[in-house]
Amino acid sequence: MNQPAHPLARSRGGSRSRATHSLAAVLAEAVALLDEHGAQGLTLRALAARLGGGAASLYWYVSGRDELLDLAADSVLGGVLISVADVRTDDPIADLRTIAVAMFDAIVDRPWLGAYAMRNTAAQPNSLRLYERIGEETMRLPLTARERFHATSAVVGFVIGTAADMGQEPPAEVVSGEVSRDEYMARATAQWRALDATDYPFIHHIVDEFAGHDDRDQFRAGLDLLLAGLELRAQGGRA
Amino acid sequence: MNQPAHPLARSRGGSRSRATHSLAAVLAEAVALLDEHGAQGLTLRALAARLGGGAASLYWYVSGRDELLDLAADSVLGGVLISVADVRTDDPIADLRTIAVAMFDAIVDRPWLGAYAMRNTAAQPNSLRLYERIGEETMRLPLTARERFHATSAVVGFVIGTAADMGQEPPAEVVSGEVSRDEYMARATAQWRALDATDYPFIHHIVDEFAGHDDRDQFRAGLDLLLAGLELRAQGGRA
DNA sequence: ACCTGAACACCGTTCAAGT
DNA sequence: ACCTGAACACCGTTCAAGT
Repeated sequence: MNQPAHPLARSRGGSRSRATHSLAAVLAEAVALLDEHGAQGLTLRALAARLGGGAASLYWYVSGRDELLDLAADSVLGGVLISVADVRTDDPIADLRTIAVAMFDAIVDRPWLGAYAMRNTAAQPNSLRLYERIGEETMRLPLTARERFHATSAVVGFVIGTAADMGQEPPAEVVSGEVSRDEYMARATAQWRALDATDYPFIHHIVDEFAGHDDRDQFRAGLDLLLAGLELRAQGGRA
Repeated sequence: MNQPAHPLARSRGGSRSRATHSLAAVLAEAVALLDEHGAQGLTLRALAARLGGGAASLYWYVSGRDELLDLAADSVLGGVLISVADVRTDDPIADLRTIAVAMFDAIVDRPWLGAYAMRNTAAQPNSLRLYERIGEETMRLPLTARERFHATSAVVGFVIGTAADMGQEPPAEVVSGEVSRDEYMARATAQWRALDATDYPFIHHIVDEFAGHDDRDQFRAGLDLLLAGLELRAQGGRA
């Protein structure tokens, strides 16, 4: 997020000098690697190779692979935080929706993120700030502290959970490129259609919706239910 | 779930004979190992040792570690399915709540489950049946097929996401037992209290709620918001 | 202060061979 | 049909040593 951060700074001598990194460079390269090859593609050796150094040097910046994933996830959420900095209408529910959608968009294309986003606020400063940011929106609603705590956690849980579920690290064949995403979906749909209609009435009832569905629409529909419930609660309604 | 399944069937000769398993025994032992030592504690060698055989023999039952996790997760969800078999009042919303709570309870004490539950219905028959089961409840509500599809996915996403988030594979110190769960929570709370109140008004607003909160209550509160939104929709309301 | 190379103690997976 | 032992190609992490 700052610092010049040019990895592989070779001195001009021609003789190969020591590589030099920075935390920001390490995280940027880690995110790139994660986006390209998924969580299991991020090995310390592969990352070090991209940075032009040895794997052991990474331990200067992070305590291990786990912290690396935590910080990589947090750096992405830092981007979300910036992107929603100016969101502030006079409708807190609408703002909650905007922020949640921004989070969803960041996570859904990064299957690896689901497992590491917002999981360790002590080590993830941007996650903490994002949680605070969402919570502040609830402070504009006439709720008790407890209700605000619950509402904020519910929104965060729904976003992370749904995005992680949808962006699921797909089966190995898809990752390796043997089978395209579309093909994979078509195959799943065919399998659903082949199920016995007496045993699986619901699956048959919605299989066409499933076949033509868009993850983003589906997420928004669920989010709208949650926010409708929250709004009702803020108006003093009970279910 | 069936089959005699006694691993380590030594012949009485005294000479060590070949081990013999069954898929059910493999999965039961895998779940036990996962519950005791988390996802990273499940190694094929450790599992084989518990079963009294070699790691290579596991490949007769599963295609690899990934499928093993998928099937272990699915076997737990099979238990949930059985436990909710008789749930059927005349209020579908109440039944949805009951089923969701049962799922939550099964997942929250098994941090490893979050990442594998319901992720691959093609390979997870019980997950598919549970999805069907939840969907059938929505068929008792006056909604369109699309709304039912969205509602079902929202409930599942919320349950899995929230449970995974809460039951998070905790930091290494906690797994290893160096730090107790209570101590860990107390530390996190203290960190929150130490934050600048001007920068983090929401955190300060809810820190007491956080300190005394119960995960199950928090889940139910969020679920109630979601279901309240769904009920409103079923009554023809819009947010 | 920051980086390296080599070593250590593991992994999942494969395979020819056994029973 | 089902299990084994040994090997292969990796891992994350540590550490003494370098600059």
